[in-house]
Amino acid sequence: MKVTINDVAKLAGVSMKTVSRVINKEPSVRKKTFDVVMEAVNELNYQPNLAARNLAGTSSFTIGLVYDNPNAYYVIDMQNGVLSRCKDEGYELVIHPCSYSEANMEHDFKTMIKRSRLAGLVLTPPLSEQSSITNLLDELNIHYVRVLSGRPNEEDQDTCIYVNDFKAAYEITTHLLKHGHKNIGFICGDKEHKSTSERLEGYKAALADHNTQTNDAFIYDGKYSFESGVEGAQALLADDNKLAITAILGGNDEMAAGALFASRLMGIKIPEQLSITGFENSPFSRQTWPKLTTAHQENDVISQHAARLLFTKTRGARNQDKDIITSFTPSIVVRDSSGPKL
Amino acid sequence: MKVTINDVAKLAGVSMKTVSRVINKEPSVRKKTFDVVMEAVNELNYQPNLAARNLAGTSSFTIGLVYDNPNAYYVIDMQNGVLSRCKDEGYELVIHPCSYSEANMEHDFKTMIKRSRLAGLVLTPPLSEQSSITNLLDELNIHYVRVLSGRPNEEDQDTCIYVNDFKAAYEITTHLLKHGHKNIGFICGDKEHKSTSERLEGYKAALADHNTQTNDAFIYDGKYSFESGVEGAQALLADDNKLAITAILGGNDEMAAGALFASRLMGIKIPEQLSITGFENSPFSRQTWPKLTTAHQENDVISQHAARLLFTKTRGARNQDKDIITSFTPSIVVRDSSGPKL
DNA sequence: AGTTAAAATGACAACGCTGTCAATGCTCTA
DNA sequence: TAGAGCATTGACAGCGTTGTCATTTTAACT
Repeated sequence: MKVTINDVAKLAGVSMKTVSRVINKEPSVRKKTFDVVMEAVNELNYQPNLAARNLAGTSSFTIGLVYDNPNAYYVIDMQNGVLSRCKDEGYELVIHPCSYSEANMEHDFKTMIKRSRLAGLVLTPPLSEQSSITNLLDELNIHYVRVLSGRPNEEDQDTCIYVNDFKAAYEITTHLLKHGHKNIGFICGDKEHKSTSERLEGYKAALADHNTQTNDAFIYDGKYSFESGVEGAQALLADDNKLAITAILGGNDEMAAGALFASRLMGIKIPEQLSITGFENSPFSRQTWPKLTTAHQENDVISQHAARLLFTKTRGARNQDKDIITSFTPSIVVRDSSGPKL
Repeated sequence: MKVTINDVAKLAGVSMKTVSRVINKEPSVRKKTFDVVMEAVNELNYQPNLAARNLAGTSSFTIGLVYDNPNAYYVIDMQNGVLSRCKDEGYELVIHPCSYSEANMEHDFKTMIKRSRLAGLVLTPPLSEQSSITNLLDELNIHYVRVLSGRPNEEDQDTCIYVNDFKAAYEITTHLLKHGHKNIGFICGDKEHKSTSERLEGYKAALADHNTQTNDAFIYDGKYSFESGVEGAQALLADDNKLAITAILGGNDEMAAGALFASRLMGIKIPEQLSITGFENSPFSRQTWPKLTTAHQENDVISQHAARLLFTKTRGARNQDKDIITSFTPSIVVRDSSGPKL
């Protein structure tokens, strides 16, 4: 029933160690030997035992995914991407949700790492932005790859995957400007998130490049939540507000949906009286009425590349993977919540 | 740096094996010895190595979570529940998303099981309803716990966690009936899902108990998707339809949101002209306008109990867990999308 | 106190693989 | 064709636990 490396070795007529070399794709194995072994592997349908590999080897076949993000769609996408690579490469994935506020996070972290010696970690925002965490990992000498909001070509080229929120926000703002909107509101996400400042700067840069004044009264500090989107729109559109805003950029889809909700309460017609845009293209940007114009982030692809980048590090120089993309720019998806200024 | 069972043994002045007994909570260890060992464990902050335990032991410390469900909120909740128990009990979780249509699912499954000898599996709907899967697992002699839509006290009392959708649908329908609605539409989910028939039967039972006629024309076959909710509402409310429907039960929140969307397109006011209810209480039932009346399923708690049930099986008789709840009934949450018939 | 059974503990192999290092096979040169 | 030198392969120990079984300690009796 249970097939071990020994069974394969016997069938192939080689030593255990040679089989090990084959399944680990080590160089110095003669082509012919390789084929013989692979044939035996297939015939017996052999699957190397992960626990044994983790125990015996110097580097393990387990990586971790760490997140602190209330957005289920985001987490699932990231997870699926990493998972699919793990499956392909024979790795195991340990999921570690945590909240940064947890006082015992560091301890938690160490425990996880001790329990299953990890080959590395994929860090997603906002945790990936926390230097206390990366310091801790550096100290523990653990490989990691960070998915970050930001523009490429900064420091750690080979430890980071960048999502160019700046550019995406620039483009979505430009989209609005081209439709004749001048007074464009912006509902920010959490101040602590890098994506918030990147998106805000992209918005400001677009305004500047189109000779449009930035007005601080157009900017509302939200929290990436539906409720803060509601409040943001109410604040920006308040009666006694002479701002004459004709478009609102939501920092993410959830806040844009909140803004939509608030507009409805105020009897404002979308997109005739007000254009609203989101960010992220999560499923519910298609489930609002009207459907949201937004910026599409391909999170599953992003996280796949993050996993690949991590694997190249843990495997050292043997089997390099050269086609890794380390910079992504969300692309604009125009739907029904935005339109020309009337 | 790395603390092993030997270090603990040395510090505590006992043998390796005794430490093993203590961390596995085996009986026959003297109280005094137990304390001494635990002290050493704490002092050294010892964490047993999972790979070694999995390799050496007859039963492993890894369980799997299998799902085939496009609903991110559901999956995350289930996952978090299982994860939190795993953390408490020192288990590791392997996530296995799959789609039932995948031809090679069986092979996939076997591969996963070979790679990391699993102590057991938590199956979530709709996979948990597939007898081909449970048969496969029985064959492979793998423990599993199923989360199922259904009424308690059926067969496998100790392998299943039931979610009483029947009762919840009965109650939500009753809620509508008490508000004077007679012509109540129902948008079903996927026919293949057990939850669909359970909810439908609950709806029918409530109607019957309130002397209200069931009309097949009130029932629309949807797909648990937003789009099918849109189509369902359009069909049920079509102009040439003399049904005079004043309320619609969505089979889940997503379809209810779709129905809401369709109503808006048709210029129907909610809840004045039409009451709409959902099912599941996912976050976006709070993010529609108006907010959805729905049935709240505590998925994280449900999955925690599923994990606990699984652990009692894998651990055999030693450390039984007696407070496991195996039957849950979603509770009605009344919000703004439902109201009295005018 | 002496015997016996039961409870508590320990010694050691084994789990399935990888790392190390030694042994063998092969190619190329002179 | 011998020898050097590199490419390929193999023998064996060891990773950190748990299972088995032997041994010691304790408790419970005469």
